[in-house]
Amino acid sequence: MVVTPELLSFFPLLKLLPASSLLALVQASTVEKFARRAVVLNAGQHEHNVCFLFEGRLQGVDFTVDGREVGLFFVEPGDVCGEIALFDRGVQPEYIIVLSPAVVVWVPLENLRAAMLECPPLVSNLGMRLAQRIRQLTLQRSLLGMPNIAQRVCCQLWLLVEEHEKAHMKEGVIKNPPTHMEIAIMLNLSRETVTRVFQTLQQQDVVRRDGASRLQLPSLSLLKAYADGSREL
Amino acid sequence: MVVTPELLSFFPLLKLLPASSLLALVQASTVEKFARRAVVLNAGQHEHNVCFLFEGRLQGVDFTVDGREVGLFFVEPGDVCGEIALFDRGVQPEYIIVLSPAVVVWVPLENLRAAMLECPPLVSNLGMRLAQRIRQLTLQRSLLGMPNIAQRVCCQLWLLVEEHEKAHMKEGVIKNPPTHMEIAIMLNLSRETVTRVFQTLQQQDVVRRDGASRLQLPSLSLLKAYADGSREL
DNA sequence: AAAGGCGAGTGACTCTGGTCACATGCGCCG
DNA sequence: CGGCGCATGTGACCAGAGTCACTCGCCTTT
Repeated sequence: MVVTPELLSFFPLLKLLPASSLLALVQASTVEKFARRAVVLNAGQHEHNVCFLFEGRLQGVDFTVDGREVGLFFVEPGDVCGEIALFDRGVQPEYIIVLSPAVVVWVPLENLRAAMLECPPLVSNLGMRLAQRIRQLTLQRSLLGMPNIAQRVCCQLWLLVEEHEKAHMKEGVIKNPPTHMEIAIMLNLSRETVTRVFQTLQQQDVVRRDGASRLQLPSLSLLKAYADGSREL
Repeated sequence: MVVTPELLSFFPLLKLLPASSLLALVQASTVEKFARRAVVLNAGQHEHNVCFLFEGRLQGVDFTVDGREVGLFFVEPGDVCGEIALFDRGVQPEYIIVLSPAVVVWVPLENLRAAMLECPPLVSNLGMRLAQRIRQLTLQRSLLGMPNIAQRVCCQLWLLVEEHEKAHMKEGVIKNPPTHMEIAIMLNLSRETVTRVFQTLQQQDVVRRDGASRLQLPSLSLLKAYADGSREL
């Protein structure tokens, strides 16, 4: 696949750029495909490209000194990662790995940085992204403080529900739900513990499996009650 | 106390501003004193001021849904907090509370935002701050993944050592060390557990108390070994 | 069809870290 | 100087989560 202006315009962030800057980036950008489990960005490295996800699904993870995996966030098509270095040219804070086979567009860091400095809306948008990321990290951190395990899992599930579904509080659905293992590493739990919580939730009909790629949530209000602790498993 | 240009120039961030902008901010800014345990910024609120710490010590904390406290980071004199809203006018992500009696300079959010938009170096510096914050949050998160408790405490201590002291790896010192309770909430532990780890560390002469405001670390290399898991307690 | 990998489900055992309930020590302030 | 508040120190107890060692079912690959 070859990089075209249309391809770059797929990304909301790059749409903010004037046509001339966009064209300049097209020249320098490349496309790459990744298989499941591949490493897209390396923690601790000075990456020379910003990663735009076109297709597939990525995850930000970290590893503790003793080799244990720590889940941080998911990346969906249209999202960016590795953009932090645009601000401080620092090292990549976490690993980005592939959950489902991915197509990535690489835009060289320095080119994008140059374009950004001449495009205030882009700076502003990226600033908002970082701000959002900090909020998300803070929230995730507060999840880990919860002593009740089941509550932790329910909160995480609640976070995965689309905003507009939360509004009317009836049933919801999580597309491409994370595996038990993936939830476990995000919540500092063992995979078995997550499985056991899911078993209980299924008995209460709070969650229902619907093939591998969908998780039904028949009663959002019940899920919410477990999540905020007003009800216990 | 009254706000003067000299006072604002105490803060590295504001020193980047041209004199004219600084003068405009002086008019709008105020000073406030806070007692220990006071709440300076409220999570979830749209704060109308950015907080510059002149004196004392603050901490960013969050609370889980069940009321448990979660420690996030410390704020030292010269630092800023509540600056995230400059980028997206969003709500404050965490509470900022007072650890030791503090003097705070309030700069109205919108005034600073206006000044920032006309001063690229300030945008750049703030962007670097956010980036740094994300790195710090990610690192802190990875600490929580460690199954070995003592290691977690040692890593946290290691993070509190000054960079230049880490370099020669001899003895180090932590000024104004956090209390056991404060360490506990940062690491998702109980206060008693932290005390017990400290007891063991003191027996090994890895840490030594030196009054309330100093913590001696006679052997940084040993601390490092415990922190990276190459040695176990 | 066989084989292999992977996600999920389950039981038994272990043991760590939270909780509770104290004691101690220190500094501050009226 | 006495008393209070706060940080620290310590032991006993035990619930709850991790670990291990499986099985089962569903895919993709050979």
